[in-house]
Amino acid sequence: MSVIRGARERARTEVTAAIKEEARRQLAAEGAARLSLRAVARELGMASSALYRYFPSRDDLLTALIIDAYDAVGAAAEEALAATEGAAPADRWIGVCRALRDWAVDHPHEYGLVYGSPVPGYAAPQDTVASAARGALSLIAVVRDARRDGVLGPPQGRPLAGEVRDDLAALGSELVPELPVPTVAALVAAWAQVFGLVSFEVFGQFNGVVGARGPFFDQSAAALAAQVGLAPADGAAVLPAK
Amino acid sequence: MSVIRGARERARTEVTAAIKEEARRQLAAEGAARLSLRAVARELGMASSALYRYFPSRDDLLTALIIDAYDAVGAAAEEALAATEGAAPADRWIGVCRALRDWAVDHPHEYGLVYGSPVPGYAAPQDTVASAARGALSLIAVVRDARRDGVLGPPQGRPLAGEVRDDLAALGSELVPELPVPTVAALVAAWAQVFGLVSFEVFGQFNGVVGARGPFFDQSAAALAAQVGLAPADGAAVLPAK
DNA sequence: GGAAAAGCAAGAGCGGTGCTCTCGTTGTTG
DNA sequence: CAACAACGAGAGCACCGCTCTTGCTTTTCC
Repeated sequence: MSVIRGARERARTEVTAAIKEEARRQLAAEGAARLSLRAVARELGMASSALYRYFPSRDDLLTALIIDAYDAVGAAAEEALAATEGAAPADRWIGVCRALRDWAVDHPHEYGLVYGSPVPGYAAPQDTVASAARGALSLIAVVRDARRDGVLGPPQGRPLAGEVRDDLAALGSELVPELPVPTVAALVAAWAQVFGLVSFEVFGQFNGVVGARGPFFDQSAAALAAQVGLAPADGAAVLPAK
Repeated sequence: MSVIRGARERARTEVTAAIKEEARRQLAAEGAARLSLRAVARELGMASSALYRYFPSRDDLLTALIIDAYDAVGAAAEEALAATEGAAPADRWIGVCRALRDWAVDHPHEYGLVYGSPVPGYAAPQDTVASAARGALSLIAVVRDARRDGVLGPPQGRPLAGEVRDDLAALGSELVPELPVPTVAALVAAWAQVFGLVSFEVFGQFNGVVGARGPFFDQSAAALAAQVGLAPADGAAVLPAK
């Protein structure tokens, strides 16, 4: 499977990687809108037409970058998840949120590619979904571990309306059957809300509004943790910075 | 000021409006990335070069559309604000959130233009800010009215960290001095979180995850209302749909 | 009123883009 | 070794944003 058979196959994977690397460089520098196939080919010293042997269209290149970005942000979240193993659930939640946010701040254009407005004609539905789920799964894991350890409280908020309850019961039963339905609802909402906070920061909506972005994000993430039923550690007065 | 003086001036405003109208049509149909000056000019039966008399560049046209979109979403929010005058604060909050969300669902590409990844080279900083604030101001107004009527409770969440407190105290004192600082903090966070929910729905992140989007949004908006200190109406068991 | 000035539309053109097609070349395989 | 498939490069198409020049019309000023 992973054995590289001939020189041709080896070259192909190398060139493909080089193209993605250069494209990611341009994406980070100029944004998705300014990413140009010809410029990538030029930088790599090859004819632009040759590039189509590797990616059939610009959108396919972008899709590859989208998948990579999803994987990168997912990996950052998973790393934070592993690093906080054994810590208080609320702190783990904040840690994973922090990892998502820090990655987004460090890679604004790649973040915009995946969590901003979808650039191509609503392309790439299926290929990306597995990678896209990784970030969310880390948040879920925090809650699931808390439940396993018996430290998961009830989520805040009013009782669920019937339609919402049925809908999320179906989702929960196939994804996290051990979690109560209201927790699933709060979790999905918190998931979206975390990225609302991140997007506003990365996309500049907080310009001139919020100055201390990092502490503010931690504060909000802590509130979201409480909302899904992760009680804050009673000892600590305030969550430790950084 | 608003008197149209000559035929020339009148023609100019009409042509400008026609350009924006056609551009908005293409934006809604194809998205910002596919919006083409030449196509707009073609559709209007004029030379593409003539269009530059009205908008010095494509980015300027986009900026104009951005301002219009901000105004449209702001108007929708203000309308909901006015329509719920006198209702319970939590219901007003939900109503305004609903208006924002409904507008976004109805105008996904325009929504993406303003709340998605910033398309041009981070352009349009100052011109847009007044229009951009309108949506947020409606949310603020709900809370301010609740405070005025003495029905504003304390926000949920832990005490604010010092840095966040100082930061938002400065913001609050110049914007809504009558609100307590923790309320301002919760409000700003809720503001971003509302758009997180909307963005996930509009940008397709909820595909295959949440089915009953409308009720789910209402449920989440209600939780956010509680978070900023707007107690739900005790009488109603569940918020009335639509 | 008539001349000067300013605004406007249209065309040609420049450099850039995504993408296709063709044509030699080269590595792979029966 | 020969047939074949993959590959790189070049030319070219249609489109793009944008500029410049050329005439024409409206406004402005003496």
